[in-house]
Amino acid sequence: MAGGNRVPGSTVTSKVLAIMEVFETSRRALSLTEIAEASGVPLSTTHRLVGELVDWGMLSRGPNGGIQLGLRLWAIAQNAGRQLRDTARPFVQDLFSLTGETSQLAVRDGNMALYIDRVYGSKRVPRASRVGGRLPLHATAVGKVILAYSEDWVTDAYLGRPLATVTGHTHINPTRLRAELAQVRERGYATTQEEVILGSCSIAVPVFHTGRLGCSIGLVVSSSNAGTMTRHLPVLRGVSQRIEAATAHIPLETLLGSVTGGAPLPPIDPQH
Amino acid sequence: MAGGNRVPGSTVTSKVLAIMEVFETSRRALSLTEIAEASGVPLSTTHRLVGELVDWGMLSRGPNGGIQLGLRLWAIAQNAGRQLRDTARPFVQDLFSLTGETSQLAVRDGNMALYIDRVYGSKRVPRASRVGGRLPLHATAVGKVILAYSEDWVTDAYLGRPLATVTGHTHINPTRLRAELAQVRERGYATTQEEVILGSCSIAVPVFHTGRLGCSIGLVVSSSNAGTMTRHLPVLRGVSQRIEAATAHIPLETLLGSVTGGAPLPPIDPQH
DNA sequence: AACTGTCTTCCACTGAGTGGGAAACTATCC
DNA sequence: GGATAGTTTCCCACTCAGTGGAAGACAGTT
Repeated sequence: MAGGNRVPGSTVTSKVLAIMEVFETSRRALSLTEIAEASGVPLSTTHRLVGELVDWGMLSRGPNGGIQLGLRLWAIAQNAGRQLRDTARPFVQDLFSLTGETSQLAVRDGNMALYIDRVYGSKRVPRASRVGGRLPLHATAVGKVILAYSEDWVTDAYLGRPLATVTGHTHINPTRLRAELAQVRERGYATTQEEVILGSCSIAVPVFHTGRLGCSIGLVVSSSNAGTMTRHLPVLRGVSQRIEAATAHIPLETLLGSVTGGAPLPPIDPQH
Repeated sequence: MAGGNRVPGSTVTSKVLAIMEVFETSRRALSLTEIAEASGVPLSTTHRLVGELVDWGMLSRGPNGGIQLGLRLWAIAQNAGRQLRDTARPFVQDLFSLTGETSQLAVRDGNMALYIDRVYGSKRVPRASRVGGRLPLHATAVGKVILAYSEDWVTDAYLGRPLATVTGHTHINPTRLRAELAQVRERGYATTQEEVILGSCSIAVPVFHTGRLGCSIGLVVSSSNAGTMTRHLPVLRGVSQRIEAATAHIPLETLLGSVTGGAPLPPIDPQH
């Protein structure tokens, strides 16, 4: 009975990682039961594994017994993709200093835009993205840039699937999007108007690397300033070129620790 | 013979984590053999576990087969200690904007200062610390602030052990350090002069939380400007108060995902 | 072709991992 | 207080996932 109906292929490692992955989406501290449920790992096993993770500082218990990600894990993970972040950081910082607007840098991770860095001040702008967070490619300016300059098969595959509606303003018609992407390539920049969150618009330009798209940098501005957004284009382009120059000598994969560079599909789903 | 002399207490989890932990210190991509050696996990086991970690995106293989931390791990780990980082970030940014100097925020992690955030421009200042990195408490300004305002038993325990020399300028005499800490408490700020790396000095002030020390913010300036460092004190204190106000309503443990708050000792050593 | 270092595959053995069940804690409500 | 519900923790016999030495494949280099 004990250990009876174990799903084959369910390794200890997969359970540990499934537990860690639960925290990818959840913001607050979780209870043991919640983790067990969300990860699909039986409660008693969760209990033991979580205990071990806590011992290592990968997870930590809050004052009320709630379980969170530990700082040890954070510290270790800071080394992932460090090259690109460290190299680009001063330039993203410059972008912010020069424009005063929330500045961000994103790469493609599967069929999402993954936000690698972000510089912002105390000014209150509705924020949808966050460092380490992902948003659909077609709903964001950085994402549209990434789509526009990706290899055809990536774009085709992406537009082939149903596109999520984030706000009422999100463009989800594949044909119109395709035209929009052509325009992006022509103009050299992409914009969105409240397609991710109401009250915010964004503009982005590509950053190339060895002839191909490397990443994308952009600004988020309050909708009230959307009209004059394009005045930041020279700065955006200037900063983009600086980043291109600074990263040129580093192989792309080394820069990032290779993102899910291949097919625009989500990585293997461990459960079921 | 197979699986014969297995060290009791060596769980799969511990092996997985040991492998991940190898990347805490190493900057470049590692080979399988290197990982096996550094983690103490047998090569063939390392091979399998690394394979699984790569499948999950926690590790990733570079162009030359080198193994690095994966962005998936990074993205997940961004949720650790997010509360404090997100809350304090705009203020650290302000600190940088107002002073133009590298601004940083650190907390105590065991007997090290753990750098939580850092804002800097393109100006070249010799950099020792990095986000996610640790430095000895007694060698840095933020660290001295942390030591000065910690509970007595923490400070006593810390000064009881031999203190590492980082540069020739590092103060390592316990008695003199104790006097220095008293002065820090009196003045309300700490400074270092090339104690971590030649060419850089730093100044830091405490950020309190519910009457106790929460974290510390500071500036790194080029040694040539060390003399006028104290002119930044009003800004430092102002920003500190802002952070105090912004974080006051959040319990400390929730803020960070509780650092190794207890004894100033390194967490349990898994090997041996 | 012989050498060196690294990666990958194989496979028989076995104890680490397993997870249902039950007990031990908390709350919270009547 | 004691009944109820949601947690977390502990227990333990069973067994298959994990193990790791050894050998094979795959580079580079001399």
